[in-house]
Amino acid sequence: MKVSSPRDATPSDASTVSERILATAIRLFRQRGYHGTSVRELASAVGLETASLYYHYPSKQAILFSLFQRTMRDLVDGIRRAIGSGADPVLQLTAAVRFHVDFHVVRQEEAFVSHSELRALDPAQHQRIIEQRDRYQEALCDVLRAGVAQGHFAIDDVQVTATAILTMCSGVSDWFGAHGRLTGGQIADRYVELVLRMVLASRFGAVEP
Amino acid sequence: MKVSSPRDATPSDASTVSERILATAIRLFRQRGYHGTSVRELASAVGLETASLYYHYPSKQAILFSLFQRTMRDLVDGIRRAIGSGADPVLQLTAAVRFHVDFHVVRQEEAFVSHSELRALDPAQHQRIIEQRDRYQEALCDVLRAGVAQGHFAIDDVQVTATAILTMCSGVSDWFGAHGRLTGGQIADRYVELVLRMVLASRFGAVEP
DNA sequence: GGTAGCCTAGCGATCGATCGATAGGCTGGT
DNA sequence: ACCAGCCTATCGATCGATCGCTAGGCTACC
Repeated sequence: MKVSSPRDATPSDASTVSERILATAIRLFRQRGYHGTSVRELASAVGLETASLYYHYPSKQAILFSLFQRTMRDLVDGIRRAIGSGADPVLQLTAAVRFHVDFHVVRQEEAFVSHSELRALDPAQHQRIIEQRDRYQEALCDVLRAGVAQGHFAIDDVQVTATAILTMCSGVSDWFGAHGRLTGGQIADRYVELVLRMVLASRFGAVEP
Repeated sequence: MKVSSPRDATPSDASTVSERILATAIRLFRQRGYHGTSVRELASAVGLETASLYYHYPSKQAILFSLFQRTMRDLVDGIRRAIGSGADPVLQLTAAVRFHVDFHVVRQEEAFVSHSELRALDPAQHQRIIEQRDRYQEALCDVLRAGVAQGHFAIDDVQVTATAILTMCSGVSDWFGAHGRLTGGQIADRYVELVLRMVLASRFGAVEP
C-alpha cells in the first residue's frame, strides 16, 4: 500500500497525467485559443506523443469540455458557499464579489479560457455550460433582489446590474498581472467597493471593508 | 461622365468587394473565431472563390488586422469627440460611457471580435493595436483624474476604476440582443447611471440623465 | 500473462496560399 | 474606327504543410 489514505473514487490528488494534460491545455488555450492550438503542440508541451493523449481523452473536444466542467463546477460551488456565509444581502454581495474576483485572479487562465472558448464547444456541451452559467448569475440576482426588498440596495434593473457586475469582475482575468501593481486581495477590495457603490441605497457604511 | 460628383481619393461609399469581405469576416470571426474560420468558408460566404480573396488582401492575417484598425480608429476618434463635447468631467464621463456602450451595441460584432481575437494578431500588429487601446483607456483616465481634482469624483484608484468601467461596458457586446428586452439606448442609460454611482463623490444630481 | 501507458507510423481531410489562365474594360496611337 | 496594350477581378487547380485521429506494437508492472 501507499503512503496516504486510499481515496477510491477520484484521485484528484495532484499531477496525474490527465490533470497535467488539462493544466497544459489551459495554458495553451489561453495563449493561442482552442482552434489555434494543435493536439501535437499540446502533447509536446505535456511531454507525450500525440497518440498518447488519446489514451486519456477521447478527443480534443473532450479536453475542452472537461476543462469547462471543472471550472464551472467550482464557480457555482464557490458562489453558493460565499452567499451562504453572509447574514444579510450586503455581506452576501460582498462575499460573492470577493469570491468571484479572487477566483478570476487565482485561477486566471482557466477562467479566461472558460469565457473566451465558449463558442468552441459542441452545441450540446455548450448548452450545458450555459445553463450552469445562468444558475451562477441567478444566484447573484437573488442576492440583489433580497437587498432591494430589505431596503439595502437601490437598483433599477436587477438583470442588467448583475450582468454588469459579473462582466466587470470577470474582466480581471483579462488583465491581472499585466501591470503587477496590486495583489489579488487588493483588487478584490477595490472591486467590492465599486460594486457596493453601484447598488447601495445609502453610501454610508460602505467605504470600509 | 457619370451621375454624381467625382470623389477622387477614397471611394468609401458602400459595398466594395473589400468591404464585403471585411463585413463577412466580422460575422464569421464572431461566430467561429479567427482560427475556427477557414478562408474557404469566408470566400464562400462572400460569394467568391478562395483565390479571389487574395486579390483583395495579401493574407488571412491582413483581413484580421484591417478589421482591428478600422474598429480601433473609430473607437479612439469617438471617445475623443465624446470627451470634447463635455463642459465638465461629469458630462465628459457621461458622454464617454454613452459612446462606449452605444458603440458596443451598434457595432457589436466587430467590437466583440476586436476583443476576442487580439491574441490571433501577429506580434507586431498586436503591439500597434495595444497602443491604441492604451490611448483609449488613458483618455478615460484623464477625465477621471480631472473629476477628482475638481472634487466631483471620489476614486481610490483611477487605473483600476477606468479598467473596471471599460470592461463592464465592453461586455455589452457579449450579450446584447440575447434577451432583447432593452434597446441600446436604454442599456446606455443604465450603464451611465451605474458608472456615475461608482465614481461620484456625492450621489445627488446623478440620478437624472 | 494480462493490462496500463506510451510509442511509431500513418490515415484521409483540410489548411493557407499560389499558380497560370481568362473575360471584360479602359486608354492612347494610328 | 480600330486595335494593341494594360489593368482589374475573377476562376479552377493544386501546392506543401498541418490537422484530428487511429491502428497496432512494445515495455514494465501487477
